[in-house]
Amino acid sequence: MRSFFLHADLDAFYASVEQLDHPEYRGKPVIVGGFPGDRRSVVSTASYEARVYGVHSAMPVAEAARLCPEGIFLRGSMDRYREKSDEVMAIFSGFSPEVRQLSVDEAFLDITGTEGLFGPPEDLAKKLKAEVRRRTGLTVSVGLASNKYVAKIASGMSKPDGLCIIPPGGEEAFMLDLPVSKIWGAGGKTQEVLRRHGFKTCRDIHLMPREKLAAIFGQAQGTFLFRAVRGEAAETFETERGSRSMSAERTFSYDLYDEFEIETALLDICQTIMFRFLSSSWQSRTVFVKIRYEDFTTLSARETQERPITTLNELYGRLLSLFRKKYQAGRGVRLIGAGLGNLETKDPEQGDLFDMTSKKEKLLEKSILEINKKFPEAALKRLRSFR
DNA sequence: TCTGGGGTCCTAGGACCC
DNA sequence: TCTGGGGTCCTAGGACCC
Repeated sequence: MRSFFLHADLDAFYASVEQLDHPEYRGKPVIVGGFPGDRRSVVSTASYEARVYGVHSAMPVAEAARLCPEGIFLRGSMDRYREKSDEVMAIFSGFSPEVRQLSVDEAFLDITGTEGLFGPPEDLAKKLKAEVRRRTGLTVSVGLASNKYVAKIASGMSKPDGLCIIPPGGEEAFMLDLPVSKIWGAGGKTQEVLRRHGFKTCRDIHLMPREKLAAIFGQAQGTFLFRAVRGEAAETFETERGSRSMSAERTFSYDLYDEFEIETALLDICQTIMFRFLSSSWQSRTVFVKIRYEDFTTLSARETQERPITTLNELYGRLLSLFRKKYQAGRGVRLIGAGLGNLETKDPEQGDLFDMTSKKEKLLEKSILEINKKFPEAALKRLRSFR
């Protein structure tokens, strides 16, 4: 049977949810990411009305405010977006048993062999779009192709509310005329190298032998580009993900120079991570810390130990010693981050091996963290004074 | 207008073992 | 006598994604 994939991508997702929840925002430029006065905020999503002004994702909010002074600026609410996302994903599940969610606003559906139920892929796509709109009020752009990679690029071709079908066998022809900026997996750095070498369209890359591409871009990236312009799926998009991590970070409005202040922020981050971690079913022996200095140089350190992390105290203790190894006093710190790596499924035997008290301790800690979430200032002070 | 936050994957090199 | 090769685990940094 011939494989067929659908990529579905919600249009201007966060902004659309806001316009749905606030009818007075409809038809107006909505910019989610922060308020104009927020230092160091960037745009997460701009509604199509805002994009007309040149506002786009990843742009500093301050710049967006300059380009679009009449814009409606919002900080956004992830909980609400996740709620809406879940509704949409549930609808997707009605069209295929194989749904692979890529992020909060997009997913791949393997629709191979669904003709009997929904008709040809184009009919299925139309039904899916209509169903999403009817039940959630959101529009979704859809790409259809014989592999995920091309389906993903196709869904971006006719946004918003798009539907783009690449007939089987037409993948390569579809890719050839695209500008290199459309290549999914070639970001800022690669785009710069492409530009320097005079590559403008995928056809320019297509003319190059694989070895030549490898010489310019390195073995892995060269091979990736060689295959991408031929409309071939890269394995990385097919395999299930292995390792996982859980992290949190904070960029400060103003650079911090005081070590105590930075370490307090680190403690705050630890609480955020630990709360999420204790609610999950993961265990981890690896912690990492990340420091970004005023000049944007970023360094990180990680450490794996024998025993899995079980308490906030342990996590903070390990992170603090890593932090102190890396931190250079006197340099302004603009960001501090931390996390747990190599997440593995919990090993029940191991858990019992370490004392029963750890279970009680965990429960106690979880409820404390829950309370702390409600009164962050008081909690931080209290914790700090213990150390 | 300086550049968020939460992730994944890749690479190169070191440590250690056989 | 200073010396091979393969496997595994780990770390730091960087590219990329939404």
